[in-house]
Amino acid sequence: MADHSGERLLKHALLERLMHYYYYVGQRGEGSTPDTVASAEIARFLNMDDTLVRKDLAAIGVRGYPRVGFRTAEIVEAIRRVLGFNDSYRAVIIGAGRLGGALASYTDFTRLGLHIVAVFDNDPARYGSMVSGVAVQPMENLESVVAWRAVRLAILTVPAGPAQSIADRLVRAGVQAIWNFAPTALVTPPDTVVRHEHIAVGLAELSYHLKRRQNGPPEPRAGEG
Amino acid sequence: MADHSGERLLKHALLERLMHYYYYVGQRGEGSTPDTVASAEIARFLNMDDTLVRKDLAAIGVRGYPRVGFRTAEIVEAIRRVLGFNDSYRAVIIGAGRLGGALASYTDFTRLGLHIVAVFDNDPARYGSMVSGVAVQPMENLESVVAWRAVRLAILTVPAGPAQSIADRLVRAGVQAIWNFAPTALVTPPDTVVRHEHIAVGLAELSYHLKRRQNGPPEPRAGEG
DNA sequence: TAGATTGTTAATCGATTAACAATC
DNA sequence: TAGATTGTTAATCGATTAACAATC
Repeated sequence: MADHSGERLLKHALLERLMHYYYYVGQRGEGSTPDTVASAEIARFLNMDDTLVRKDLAAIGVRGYPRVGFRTAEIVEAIRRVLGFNDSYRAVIIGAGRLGGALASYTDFTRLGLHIVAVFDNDPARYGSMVSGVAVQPMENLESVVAWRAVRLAILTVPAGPAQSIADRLVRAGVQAIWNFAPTALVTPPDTVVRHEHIAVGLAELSYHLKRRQNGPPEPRAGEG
Repeated sequence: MADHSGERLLKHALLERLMHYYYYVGQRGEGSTPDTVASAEIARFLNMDDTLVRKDLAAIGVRGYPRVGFRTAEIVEAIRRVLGFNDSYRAVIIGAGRLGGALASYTDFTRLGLHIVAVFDNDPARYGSMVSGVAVQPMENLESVVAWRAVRLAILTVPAGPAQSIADRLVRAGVQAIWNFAPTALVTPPDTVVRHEHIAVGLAELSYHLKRRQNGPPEPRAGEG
């Protein structure tokens, strides 16, 4: 596969936009819609400028057709290639609580190349119980499973307290990336990719807007009372 | 409370940074650390420029003390005020599945001003079961609860299919903001605040970095094999 | 005081948008 | 062909950073 490895790192914001294109174009293609889409249509839906859509698609090697638009299949395939959805990764979940269970049963993961091969917990009452087709295992098995199954990603859904020490174990065991849902920052070596999913950040924005609405006449025109 | 309502809308990115300051400063204050903090310390932790920290704090009215730094209590209080954490909002959760349950029991919400007053589901088997101290109710009750308890925020943790029609009901019932965890876009009136929590976006970034690591010599220096 | 740290203006950088030529 | 849409360069805009004066 001629993947020119000299490509430079794509920016976070671009990756995020690509994901939005991916979902819009993918969902749109479900009916009997045309198999091409104009950059302006994507832009309208995502509330952005159409030039940026074209630039982004050009950046990942997708060429459009003047007068026609972009072939949806080419967009989808290019994004899958760039984001790595065509490759397959094994992952484990640490923490068989409600959030861990919810993530374990998120069916989209498989389509995105992610395969949950094990779920761990430190509560013996949970050992052996099935979470989305996988039996919950004790934490002692962590290192051996990571090594034997060449697990590259760990999804951390434990409380803040034990999160750091589990992260240390994961790194030592050879995990390359951690998706951290624990409400605490993790210290890891620079070559470990960590993404901290900070749920309260989303709430902050909603709270801010609710407050504005309550306090003043925030919008230019008053609207209904 | 002299809240000058002419303030202009703060940018999304700023709100996000404020939330990070809030967590860093709040957590830092737990021990017997000094009650002041330098912008450079915050910046170092968050891997950003200290000038930006000072700019951001100035933007929300926090003044530092030359040679001393910023008082942590002032930072925390200002962010709480700006983001609306000192006000109290009632919220409901639609969907008593694993994700709904996980969110219902997220204890930080209370400290951020959010109070879950009801959980709804369309599965009769779940009616009456307790989720974090609240009994699950049938969907029919949605409108009356929203109206009677003046609910302003709804947290949507249902499958993509019913999400839009539930959102329509919520808007008609008077909800002002929707926190959407359903994997689908929602169409709502412009004065309804919607935040779409797109879990797969996080995975996209991790997947991208895992792929890079696998394929090429991505980092400038090779490191250990 | 001297010096550490803030506050603010100016410079830089990067990202977005506008303009328009190229294309089928 | 005429015209719709892409592709790309140039202009604009905004956000970040650098520089340095102000302060206690």
